[in-house]
Amino acid sequence: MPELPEVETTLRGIEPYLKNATISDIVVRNASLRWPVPAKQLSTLVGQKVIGAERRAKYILIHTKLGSILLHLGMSGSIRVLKFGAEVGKHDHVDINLNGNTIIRLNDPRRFGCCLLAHEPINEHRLIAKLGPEPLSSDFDGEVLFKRSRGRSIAVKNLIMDGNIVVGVGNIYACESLFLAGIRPTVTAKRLSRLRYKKLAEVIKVVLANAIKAGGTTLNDFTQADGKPGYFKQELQVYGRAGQACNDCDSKIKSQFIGQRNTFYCPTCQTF
DNA sequence: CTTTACGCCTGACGGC
DNA sequence: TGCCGTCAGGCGTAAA
Repeated sequence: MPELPEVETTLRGIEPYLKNATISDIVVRNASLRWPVPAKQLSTLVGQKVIGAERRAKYILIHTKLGSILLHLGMSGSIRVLKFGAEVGKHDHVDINLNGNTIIRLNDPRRFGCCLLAHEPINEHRLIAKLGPEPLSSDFDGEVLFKRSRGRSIAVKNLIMDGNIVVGVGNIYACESLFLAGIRPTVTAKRLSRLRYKKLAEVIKVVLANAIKAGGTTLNDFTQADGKPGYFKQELQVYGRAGQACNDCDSKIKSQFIGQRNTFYCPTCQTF
C-alpha cells in the first residue's frame, strides 16, 4: 500500500522520463477513480512540455505551463513506465504519453487513487493547501509534534497519521516508528513529553528514509515504476507480525484496533 | 474547534 | 473445486 516511501520511489522511477518531455497524448481508459478523471480537461495539456515533477505528501505532481496533473495512488495504485504500444491490462485507468514513445501508466485496482488537473498554484489546491509539513524536511521535528499534540486527546498513533500534522505516515510506518521510539500507540497524544516527541520525529525520518532506500514496502499491489516490488517488508519489526516474536526482546507482538485500523506493537519494548 | 465513524473498491485468503 | 465472508486501508466527508 503506497505510503510516502512508495510514492517517492515511484516519482524517482518516472522522473527521468518526464524531464524535458512533451505530453503527446492523455488516454483515459477508465475514468472511475476516487473522483471522476476529467478526461476533457486533461486533454488540454496535449502538446505541453513538462516543466517539473515532484512529490507532495502522497501526491505526485506533474507540472506544465497550463496546469499540474495531480496523481494519488490510493491504496492499491501503481505507476509504470512502458513503451508506446504496450498491452493494456485490467485496471489500467490512465496513460500519459510522452514524446510519442513512452507511456506513464496509472493502474489502480481498488480505485482509491485519483488523477486530477489543478489550474491554481499547486499549494492552493484544496487537496494540498491544508497539509502538514513533509516529514523528511527540516520543517518537521519533535517540536512540531509536541506543539500540535498539546490539548489533543487522540492516540499518538492517530496524531502522526493525521495529514494536517505531518504528511505521508500511514499505518505501516506509524506502527514501525512507534516501535522504534518505544512508545505505546494507544497513549494519549497530550500526555507525551517533548523529549519523547523529539525521539519520535527522529525515528519517523529514519524509518521513511530507510524504506525509500529499500524501494518501499510491497505487501500485495505495489510495484516500482519498473515493475519490481519494494523490499522494506523484510525490515518490518511489528507491522503484520502479530503473534510472532519481537526481534528485540522475544515477547509476542500484539495487535489491537485503534480507530478503524489494525495496530501492531511490542508490549515489552513500547512502554512510554 | 475536536473526535469519531463511514464508505468507496477489488483481490487475496481461509473455512467449509 | 467453488462459494462466501472477512480483511486490507487513504482520506474526504459528515455527523456527533
